[in-house]
This record gives sequence, structure tokens and C-alpha cells, in this order.
Amino acid sequence: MGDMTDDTRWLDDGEQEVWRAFITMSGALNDQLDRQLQRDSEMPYTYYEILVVLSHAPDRSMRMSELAGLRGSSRSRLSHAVARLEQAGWVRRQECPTDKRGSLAVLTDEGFAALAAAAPGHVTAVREKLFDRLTPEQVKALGEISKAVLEGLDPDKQLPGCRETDC
Amino acid sequence: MGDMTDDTRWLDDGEQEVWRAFITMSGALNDQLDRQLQRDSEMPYTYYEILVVLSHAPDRSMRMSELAGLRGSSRSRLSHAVARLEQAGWVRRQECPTDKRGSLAVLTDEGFAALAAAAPGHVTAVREKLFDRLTPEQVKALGEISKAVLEGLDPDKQLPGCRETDC
DNA sequence: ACCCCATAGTTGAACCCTCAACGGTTCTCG
DNA sequence: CGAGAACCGTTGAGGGTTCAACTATGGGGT
Repeated sequence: MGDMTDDTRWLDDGEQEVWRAFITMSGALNDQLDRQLQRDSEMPYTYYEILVVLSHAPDRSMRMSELAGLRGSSRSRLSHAVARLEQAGWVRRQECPTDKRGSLAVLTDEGFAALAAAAPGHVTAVREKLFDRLTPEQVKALGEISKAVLEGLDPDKQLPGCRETDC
Repeated sequence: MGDMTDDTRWLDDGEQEVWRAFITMSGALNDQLDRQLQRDSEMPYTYYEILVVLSHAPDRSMRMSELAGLRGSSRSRLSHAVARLEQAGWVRRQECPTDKRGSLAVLTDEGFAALAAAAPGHVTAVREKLFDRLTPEQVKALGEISKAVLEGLDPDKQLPGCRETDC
């Protein structure tokens, strides 16, 4: 900052082109998936992801903290989100039996139904907008690229395990 | 919806893995770049992009609409953003001489200075978090993948031309 | 036991974005 | 020329996220 020499390694033309293409693509993709869910199922993408994770958890319930960590979300954000989902009737809170500080978020039957209704449209959108546009080699490359970048990101936003069917 | 048959083409295991890796990576990357800018330069990433575009425009000024279209942003969003940037002293509004409906957003000297101060840290972060983690082949592949996906997205979120130096 | 600190979760304010509605201007076309 | 349509930009409300407190409980270490 107080140094006049510019030792910044600027992006060359090719890198800039890739960077702009990538950032525009990921932003627009996110945007359109979010709008699709909001329009067809009245929920933002981040809430959909919460419901997905809960639907796969034992008893369809999970500690708030674990749920937050699993999606790289802050505790505060999750707390607000669950408050909203609770008000929609899709999730309810339950106190944790083993830790009086804790809360469990539990997916209700209505929540499960809402998720089941939302999933096909969402998956179809993901397929149409992403997978259908790429060759199998590109899909493979995208996976490897994503994992490589993910390993270099600061906190533990690592990939949480998710062996499930309708992410 | 009223159809009981499930003709949804669900994602197979490999696709799910790629999808989760990609969506996690792009979200976390965006998040960390945004935090870096907010922390070091007191501006969100989207505002940084506005300043970048303005800095390359003739007279460092541009019509609101053009500015919005260039970054796939809504008019409303841009209007709010420019209001904020104006209040920070980085942009000022000026009425358009040829169209009484129009406004020009003009980058001030303070705005240019703020951008110049923010750019090195931002570019360094992009390089460290993205390009340094990938091989040249992967960078090339990422560019092609991004463009292929972009071509399949609904509205005209196409890549606006940007032959510039510090995006 | 006790104190100290770490942890779980919540809250409220500030900020950014979206959506729908609006006033003002330009365009088009009969 | 004179509607009516299309366009430019703004506004305000509502919702989501962040950040910095704050409460309350749990877990050591002495």
C-alpha cells in the first residue's frame, strides 16, 4: 500500500477473457436457477438447499450448527433462514436433548412435500442450462477444476459429503 | 405437475458430484472475493465492477441503461447502486444532453483513485484463488466451458465486449 | 467448587437486491 | 399534429445476508 512499485501480477488478455467469461457465466447461472425456483416454488435457492440437506438427514433433523457448516453458511444466516422456513411451515425447531444450548431444525411433512414439488423443475433447469451444453469431457474437466479451486479457498468450505439423489 | 409419470432426467452420481463441486466452488469464490473487496476497499464486488466499466468509458461516463445492460443488472439495481456510489463521492450523475429522460453516471477523480487502490488487491486475489490453482489447459477449458454455458442462458446476458486492463 | 473461556444460537441494524408501480420523455403511426 | 405505446430512470416496500452484540450453556484447569 505505501509501496510505489507495482509488483501485482496483472491478468493478461487471455486470462481476462477467461475470467470475465467465468464470472459472468456463474453469476448468470446462479441468477437464473434462483429465479426459476423463486417463480415456480416460492423459495430462494439457498432455502432449497437447506431443505435438501434436511431431507437426507436421519429423522430429517439436524443441529443448526451442523446445517450451517455443511453449506458454508453463517450461524446468523441460518438462524434467519430457519425462522423464515418455520413461518412457511416447512421446518420446525426442536430443542436438542443432549445440549441445552442447541436447537434441531426438523423438516416437516409440508416441507418435504414442497421440496418434492420443487425438485423436478430445479433439476431440469440445471440439466438444460449446464449439462446439456457441455460434452462429457467438459463435464469431467469442470469437476476437476472445481475441486482444484476449492482446495485453495481459505476456510473450510470444503465439499461436505452428500451421497444423495436430488441435490 | 398434474402428471404422475416422472420424466425428469435426474442427475446421476457423477453429475451430482460435478454439480456440487461447481456450485460450491463458484459460491465460495464469489464470497471470498466479495469479502476481500469489502474489507480492503469498503466496496462490494458489484460496485467495483461498475467503477471498472466506467473507468474505461469515454469521458469516464456512461448512460445508466448501457451500464446496466453491460453487467446484466436491472435498471433498478443500478439506480440504487449509483445512488450509493454518488453518496460515497465516487460517481456523480449528470443529465444526458441528447435525451431528457436519460442520466449519465460519471466516475469522479475520487472514484478513479478508489478503484486504482482496490484493483491490485482484487487482481491478486483472483490470481491466487483461481489461476494459480489451475494448469494452462484447465484455464483454457474453463474459458470454453463458460462460453458454452453462457450461450445457453435465456436473456442476453451475453459477454459484453471489454478489451481492458484491470477487470 | 470456581472462574474463565469457548461454543450454540438469536437478535437488530445496515446494506444490497428484487419487484411492481410511477412520472416524465421520446417514438410511432394514423 | 396528436394519441397511445415504448422507453428511461427512480422510488419504496419486502426479503436475504452480514456484522456485531448478546444470552445462555458447556467444558476445562486449578
